[in-house]
Amino acid sequence: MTILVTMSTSERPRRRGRQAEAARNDLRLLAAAREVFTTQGADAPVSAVAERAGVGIASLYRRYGTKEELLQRLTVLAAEQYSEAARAALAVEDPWEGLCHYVRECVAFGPGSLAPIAGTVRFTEEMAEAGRRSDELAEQVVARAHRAGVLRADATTIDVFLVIEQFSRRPPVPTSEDANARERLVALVLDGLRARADNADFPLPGHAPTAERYDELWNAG
Amino acid sequence: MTILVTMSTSERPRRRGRQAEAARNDLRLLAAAREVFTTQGADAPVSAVAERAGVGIASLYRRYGTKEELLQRLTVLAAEQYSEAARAALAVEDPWEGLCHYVRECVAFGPGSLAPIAGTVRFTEEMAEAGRRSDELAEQVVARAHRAGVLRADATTIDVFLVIEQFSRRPPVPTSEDANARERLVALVLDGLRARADNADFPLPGHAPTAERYDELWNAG
DNA sequence: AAAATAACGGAGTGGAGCGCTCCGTTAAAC
DNA sequence: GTTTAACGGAGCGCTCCACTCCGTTATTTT
Repeated sequence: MTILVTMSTSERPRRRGRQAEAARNDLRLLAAAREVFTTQGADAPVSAVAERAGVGIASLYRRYGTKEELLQRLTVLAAEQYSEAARAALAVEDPWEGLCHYVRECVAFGPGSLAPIAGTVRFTEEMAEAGRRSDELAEQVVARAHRAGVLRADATTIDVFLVIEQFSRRPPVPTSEDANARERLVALVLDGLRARADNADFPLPGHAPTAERYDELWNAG
Repeated sequence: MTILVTMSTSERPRRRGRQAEAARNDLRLLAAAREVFTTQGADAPVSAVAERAGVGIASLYRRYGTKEELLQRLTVLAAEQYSEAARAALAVEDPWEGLCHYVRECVAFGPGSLAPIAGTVRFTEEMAEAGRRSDELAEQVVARAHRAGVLRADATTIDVFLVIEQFSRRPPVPTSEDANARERLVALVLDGLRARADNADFPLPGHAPTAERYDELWNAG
């Protein structure tokens, strides 16, 4: 949201009339696309996006030549928003509070549910770059918490990613209670993530997850 | 799995030839359906189930007049398996270990991913009954842990359900690392669920979730 | 005010996918 | 050899979706 507005105002040197309508539609389209695809999944019909935006289908296709293009744009915006959340987290004085904010914000934003596009959309260089930037910032958030000794030592950055990914998966039919439920569950895992004296007695099972998973997810089918 | 085999052997008084093949197909069909629908979602094509079972589509439709019927049957079996997990949990001496086993087993079984059928399938009396039985047993598992003081006091049975439901949501494209990742994450929330001295300092946010959510999920759209 | 331009909406098109049926085939039972 | 029972899968009809085409509407230009 913040990002969308920021970007557009920066490159809108005062338009009027039809051009103003076009500029407005750009924003409404992007916002609608984010909402539709994150709640209904990436195979939601394009028509739903246009409808949600209060815009004709043609107006959508005038901007994005194809559904894939729109999805690619959305993932880049999502990565940038993750980056923004990480920056905000680093601005929080307390390392633990910062990490909590990061996780909560990413989960609330919830575009991890775009993951279903993994196989269906080509991975552009722009997406890769945005992803790298975002990963780097997240790494800083986690590393700082580790240094401060507030995050359990056997939890890695990728564990944090997995938490966010898992909680970004939304129910197919959203209910009014979902947000509350999600909050409680996230609080639960954050509590589990906190460094404690007895951590060594209950170590995380299995082996630390690797980043290769994501290659497998995006590149192969 | 266990249940499937149990049920069938009990009502198979020695058949031979074609009848034996038919009986075998019954099992393979059910197993295949479970696998396909829990991994690919409830809108996976029926043909995929038949193919997975190594059986013609007609053989499937000879047993279940409709896809909906098959899904209804599957949810009943799932509920029974949840019940079985609860019974096993109660058989474990230690209340905390019992609860952990229950959660882990339900998550590993993972038919919570059948939830997408919520809107699309009529809720039969058989399903309701199986659900009630399952809920009751789960309640016992949680209550015992509460009585023993090993489960944080502000976590309810429905919180536990929500955990299971959330972790039953699987990635669209399963990777080889998923099982390991899930294990770690579940360990994390179980750690958060454990009763601790400082629980009062970090209470679960929001209000305790209610069962009404499920009505909303299954009855309304 | 008329012509040109630019953005708009949405009906329509082509094609893919899916639930389910129909029928020719195969193998056991008699 | 005939009947019976279970089988497999091609194909039908339908829905749904990405995308296009074109008539309309609003703004800008002359």
